[in-house]
Amino acid sequence: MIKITFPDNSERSFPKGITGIEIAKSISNSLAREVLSVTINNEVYDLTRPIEQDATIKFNKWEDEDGMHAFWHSSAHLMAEALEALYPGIKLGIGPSIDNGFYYDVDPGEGRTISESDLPAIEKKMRELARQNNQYVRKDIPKKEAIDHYTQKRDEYKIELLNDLEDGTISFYSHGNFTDLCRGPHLPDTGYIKAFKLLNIAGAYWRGNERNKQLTRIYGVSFPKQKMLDDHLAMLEEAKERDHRKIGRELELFTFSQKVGSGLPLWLPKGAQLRERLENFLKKVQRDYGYEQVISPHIGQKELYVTSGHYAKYGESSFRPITTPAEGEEFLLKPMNCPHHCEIYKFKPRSYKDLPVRMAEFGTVYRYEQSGELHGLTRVRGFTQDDAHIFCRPDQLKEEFIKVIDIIFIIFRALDFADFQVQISLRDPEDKEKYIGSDENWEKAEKAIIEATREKGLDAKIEYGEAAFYGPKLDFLVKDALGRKWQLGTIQVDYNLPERFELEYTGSDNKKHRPIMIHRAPFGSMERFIAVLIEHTAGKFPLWLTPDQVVILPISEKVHNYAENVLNFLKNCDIRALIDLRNEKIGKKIRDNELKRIPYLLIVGEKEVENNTVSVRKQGEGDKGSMNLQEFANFAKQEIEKQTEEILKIN
RNA sequence: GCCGAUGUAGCUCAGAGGUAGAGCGCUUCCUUGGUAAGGAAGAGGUCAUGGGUUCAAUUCCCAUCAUUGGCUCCA
Repeated sequence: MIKITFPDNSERSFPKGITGIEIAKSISNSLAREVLSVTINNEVYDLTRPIEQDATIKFNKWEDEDGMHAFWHSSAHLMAEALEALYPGIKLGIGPSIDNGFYYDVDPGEGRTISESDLPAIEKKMRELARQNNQYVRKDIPKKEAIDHYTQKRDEYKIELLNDLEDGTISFYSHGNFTDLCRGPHLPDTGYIKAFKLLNIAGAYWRGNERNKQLTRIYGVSFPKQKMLDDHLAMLEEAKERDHRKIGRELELFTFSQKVGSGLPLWLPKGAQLRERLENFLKKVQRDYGYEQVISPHIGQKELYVTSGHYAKYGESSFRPITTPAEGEEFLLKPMNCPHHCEIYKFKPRSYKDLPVRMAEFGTVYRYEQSGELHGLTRVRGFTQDDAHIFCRPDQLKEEFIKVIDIIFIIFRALDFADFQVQISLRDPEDKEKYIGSDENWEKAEKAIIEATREKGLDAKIEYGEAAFYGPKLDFLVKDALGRKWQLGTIQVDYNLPERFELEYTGSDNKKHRPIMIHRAPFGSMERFIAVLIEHTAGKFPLWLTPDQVVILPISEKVHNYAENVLNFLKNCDIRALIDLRNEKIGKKIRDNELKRIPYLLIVGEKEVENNTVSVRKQGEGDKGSMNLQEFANFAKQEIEKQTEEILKIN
């Protein structure tokens, strides 16, 4: 007998070799129906894998990540079985579960391709195989035997994977006619997989290395119930509706032109207005925090970037240098602002009393992003960073760092980004060659970030290998409508550029010291930030920010004069208002302006003229009744105040 | 950069080896209407670009460019 300890710390004895599903059944049938995997002594087990010794147990249902992942992983195997059936001789790479579903990388073989149009046939086969309720069976075999198996199948991918594994036994999972090298865990049988959809297909390098062969990756998602799949697909549809590229066009915020060049956004008047408003908001915050605006040119001598180290690191993959006609002097389009700011710092000798110096610039930079990487406003070749560099003394570093975190939180609060993650990006300890600077300085910089983060009580995840080449970062990631995470704000601690640019200040000891630099950008890039903001709000921007706050809808031509008066009145109150004088019925005007996502619609007809009022309609909420003009203006002003001034006051 | 898909009117999309269509939008006219689409007429396209096959190509083939789903990259 073995002793099983449950999550509530109660204990029960079971025969040795009992399985998770049997234990679940002994508790209740409904638990047994819902459980997908079990965690035995912190290791996730198949429900059907025998438990051989005393253990703690946790039942993983759909709601538990470990349950969901077993489900998706088994789905990937099911898909692979279907692929083997439909494409004999197909070779399998890897097929894991991911954040929202699963994929399998496969090599269909010479001259054979799988395309989007083949997916329904694969789904059909999967459906057929799932109905057979085949059991997933785990088998441990010696590594050598496993290699023989795949040598026979001529599957070089699996052999490569096997060779990288520890010697000893290897686990295999089989169901039906399908066997795969796999760590597991899996569902008891394919019958669990009731609803699934193959979503898209893409090329993916074997083991993520671009020097390797490109395999075909098929993405899918699956659920225990059809309803859940339907909801998921509806969510994806909704995400499509929120796509910033679509909304950007609809609301006339930005566009691209083939003639101007790909990845070079053109801001339309309404988009420019919105962006300017965001910039002004941040400028105001930064003024309060002791920043000074500076302005630097769009190009700089190549030498500048050789000094900073950017040329060595990125020169090859950048826009080529621009040269002067006579002397052939080389200039680069600036890919970043810090070297310019370092030179501004050097304008005059600095005393320890001058520090910290906080230099801010909305600096437009140009980077040659790979063509396949360009995407709407989120990945472009010309963009504007809300950049600033803080030059400070070592004793000021932590405090300055924390103040930057505060600014980022003000921004997130003002724009209602509640769902974000904090990531500490450190260098890859295995690959120090990628970075510049001494170990000592890196350690100091990394320590500063970790301490500041801890002091702010942030629950930060540490990622190795994600640092910039000159220093570690604290990144802020928010989730967009598609559930994709975007890096927005970033704070970086840098001991290296001050050294390379030989920045100094005179200390109280009358000796020269080196300042530390903090690079920071709360929005990150204006382009990317606005893209994420569009998807986050579905284009329904907060009142203070939205390009058009109010639209006046006259019911007939008879009240056009009054409508013009209302417009002038609102303009005098600094409210951004429009008037819809089209020869259309009121229902049509309401519909069109709702679709333009204008926050307030003011309907005026003869009744309003008589009482000097407006009939207020709030976007998405409908009729709010009538107000007199002054009343409405105050009401709108109050809402704006709440969204801006009060947020600034909290800190 | 790599693999796949796509490119037809301002937008969303249909179409076929024989010179192109719908809805929305736009213009004009009728209508002066009270809380999410009133009616009619009209304008608008070198079917991404360049080659090739063909009596004939927007349609088939190739290349380029752009967009797009991923992969790799991201100061």
